[in-house]
Amino acid sequence: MTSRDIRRQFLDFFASKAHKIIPSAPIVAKSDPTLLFINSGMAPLKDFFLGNQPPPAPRVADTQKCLRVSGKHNDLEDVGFDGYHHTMFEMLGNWSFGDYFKKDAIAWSWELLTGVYGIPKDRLYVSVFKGDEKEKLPFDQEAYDEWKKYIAEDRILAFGKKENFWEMGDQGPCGPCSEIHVDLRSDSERAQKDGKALVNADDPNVIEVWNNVFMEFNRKADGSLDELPAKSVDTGMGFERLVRVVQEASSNYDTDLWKPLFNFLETATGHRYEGTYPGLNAEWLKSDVAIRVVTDHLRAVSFTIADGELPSNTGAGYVIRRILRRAVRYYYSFLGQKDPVMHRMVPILAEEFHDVFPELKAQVDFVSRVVLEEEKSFLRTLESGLKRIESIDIQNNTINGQQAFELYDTFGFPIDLTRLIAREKGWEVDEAGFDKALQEQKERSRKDAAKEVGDWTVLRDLKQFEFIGYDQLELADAKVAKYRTVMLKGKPQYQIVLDRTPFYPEGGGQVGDTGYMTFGPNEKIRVLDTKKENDLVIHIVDRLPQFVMDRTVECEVDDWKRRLTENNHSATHLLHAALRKVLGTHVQQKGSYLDHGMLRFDFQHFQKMTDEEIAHVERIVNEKIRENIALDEARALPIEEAKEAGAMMLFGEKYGETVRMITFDPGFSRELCGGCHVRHTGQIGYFKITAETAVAAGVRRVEAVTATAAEAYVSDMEKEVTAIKNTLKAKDLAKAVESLQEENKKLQKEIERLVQEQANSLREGLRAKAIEKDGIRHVAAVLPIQDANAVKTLAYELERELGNAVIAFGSVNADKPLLTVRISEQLAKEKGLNAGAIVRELAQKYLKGGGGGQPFFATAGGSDAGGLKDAVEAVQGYW
RNA sequence: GGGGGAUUAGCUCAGUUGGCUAGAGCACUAGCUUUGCAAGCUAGGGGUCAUCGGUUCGAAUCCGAUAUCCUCCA
Repeated sequence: MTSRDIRRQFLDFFASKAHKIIPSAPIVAKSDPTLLFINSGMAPLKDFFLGNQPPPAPRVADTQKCLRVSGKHNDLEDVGFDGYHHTMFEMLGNWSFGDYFKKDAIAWSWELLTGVYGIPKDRLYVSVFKGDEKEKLPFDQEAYDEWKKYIAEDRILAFGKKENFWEMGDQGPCGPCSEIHVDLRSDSERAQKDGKALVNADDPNVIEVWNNVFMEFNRKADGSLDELPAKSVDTGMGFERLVRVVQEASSNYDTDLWKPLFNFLETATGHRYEGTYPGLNAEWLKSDVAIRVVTDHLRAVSFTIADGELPSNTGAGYVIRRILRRAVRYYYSFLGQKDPVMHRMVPILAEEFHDVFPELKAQVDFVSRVVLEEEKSFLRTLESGLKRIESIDIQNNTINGQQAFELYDTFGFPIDLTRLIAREKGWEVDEAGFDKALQEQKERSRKDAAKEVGDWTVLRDLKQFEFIGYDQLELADAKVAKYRTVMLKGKPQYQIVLDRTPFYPEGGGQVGDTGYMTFGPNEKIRVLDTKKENDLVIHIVDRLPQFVMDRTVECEVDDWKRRLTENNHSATHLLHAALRKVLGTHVQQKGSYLDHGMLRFDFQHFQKMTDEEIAHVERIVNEKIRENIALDEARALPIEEAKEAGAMMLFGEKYGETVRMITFDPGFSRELCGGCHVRHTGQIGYFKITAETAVAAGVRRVEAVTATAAEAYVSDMEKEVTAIKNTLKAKDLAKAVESLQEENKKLQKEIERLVQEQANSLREGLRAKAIEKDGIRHVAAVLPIQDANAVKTLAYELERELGNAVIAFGSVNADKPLLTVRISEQLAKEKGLNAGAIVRELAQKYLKGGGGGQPFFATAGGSDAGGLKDAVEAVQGYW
């Protein structure tokens, strides 16, 4: 059975049990501040379990892309060393939201595993919750009784809270769970030792395949448990692991999921994959580890980029970069691969998943390109690190911790490579020192990001929250649902949630609204920002009201700000459409930001836009503004209808069952969008692009302004040009400036030449003035030259002509004296003369200053030009 | 968000405690040599040492701010 069949059958099976099959959510967790990436099947469905939003159907099933590389589940450093850790994996899940419970969940999981997938029953064990006295939770008799119907009682094992009680977080829905384990050992091994003893005992061949969570309690802030009115089921089955079991492979990597990628790497690098593991095989191959690392990481990176997250140096983007670099490190060190190779595997992966996750195939060129650029840039980093290691100052044959950390922290050179190179050179690395420095840095960063989230104080336990800001900017009778205090860097931040609100929460690139909330007769509180957390609208205020929290609240959005923001948002849609017209339909939004002052739009495009293209885009947008197109807003359109209407859908965006569709001219711009827009495009007034730059491989950024900001931009520019025009009195500015520059350069050269000439004319006379004392030719003079460089040149030239000479010049520049002494190098050495010392002494004595230089040339300055003559003449007293 | 680092010729980079007339390689221009190619030789052009301010007799070099990029951590 192929992996494709296995996935298909899971979904078909639950479809036949009246489940709605939903697509995988994007792997990047955009609306959940507690997560960077989706790390489990239930993560994107959190809102349905919490009751913040109604589920699309009471029964749902899906396969969800997951990434475990940060936070609680961090598998990154384990990948490669065993056969079952992955960064990116698929989680198969079936869900009941207050619908079926233990009986059906258990029956179906048994039917699917044994009936559909044909896993031998004598290899299966199940576990149930044995209860917990401290929590006053009983043994899960119900699950036990259900299992009894299918499996021998001695194969039903009971485990405690750690294994068999699942909680989402400190608070919220939770409940006992029941796991299904499979024993994959050989018959002889199984005969030798009972599999029962190996369940939950970290045996690589006796593993959990499926976890069924029965959510029946709600954990409250004080730690107590309430029974939920509607009981739910949350299940998760790791797909790669399931494929291994069904295909009877020795590890997750020995399945058809990895075969094509392995084949490619074997041909490309010449290393054959042997399937060995450190710890398991006495003779294991580093190349095997590397091949697993590279292929695993390729999957993680490719799917995440396809979902819209680009490698960068902060947040989720940085995690992607780190994964990719770990892969490069492994192929560079253990596969002998010095050139980019991963980008060539993206098309293979895209083909394998074209029907499951079509977003990769649809953007295969783009993803490959981004991966290639990242590989190239890291290989460059490696090279410069190698160079740097060569110039390192080695003491006691040891690279000290500080040096190793500097390489890593400042230049991005990985510690394991430092270790490798050190070993080749017979050096040690002070690992303890390195770890200490790393810990210190972590501590610094953590301290900075310290955040204490207080408990919500709930005034009204509401399940429905309403945003009314599309239609009105004021609201007379909102009510506080809950509030809390969050400590950020030692400073309190106050957050309020209302039952209804006109404040738009930051999202879709649009910033959150600001404004006022008025409590009671005269308690007016500033709303600093509005954000969204899972579907809650959170108002960030500068203080909490004192006494009147439970009265009605009057809300007032800063309307001037909002109006300008709406201009920019609608203009962004027009810009997007215009870009697609001018550059082509490959233009895909990759991010946007807009506030009341400006808008920024990132999109997929491979070349710099030409001036003509920019002008063309501006022209189209301004035309559409003048057409004064009325906003066409469909607020709750079924997603299928929006698709049919040709609305632009973005990869990496999570859409609900119904969507809001914004249209400005059906033939021009039609996007799914939750943001705020103008009623008529004419309100935008005027649109002007202010910048076009690159942000990443294949991604360009356009910045623009509208309305009054655009007017101000243009008029500022005009003022500047007028001012320059008036000064230059020229029509063709560019030409005028160019000729000015040229003339300036010419004049400078001319001055240089004249000064040189002046010096030359002095030279003859000076040479004649040279006196000889003790075989040393000596010239001392105060020159009428201002330019220090010319004096220097003259001193050098005179020395060259005379030979065996000491030249001492005084000169004045801007009222400051300059003493220059040049001594023939041979002479300085033989006679022990030191121009630097001479000059310092004389400057102190005669010039009220100081100076220095080399033995053969030195300069000094001071504040008393009157002493120059004496100083110059005193030079001959030194020999 | 918090650290570290970088910014010098068209490109890649040197520039050691502040003072060597700011350099090298590649590229460019001219001439010579070699009549295959590659190249070689000689001469030359090209620098607001990122920007602004400060310390100093003197700053590419030290200090501060800004900008851009790299990098680590959260």
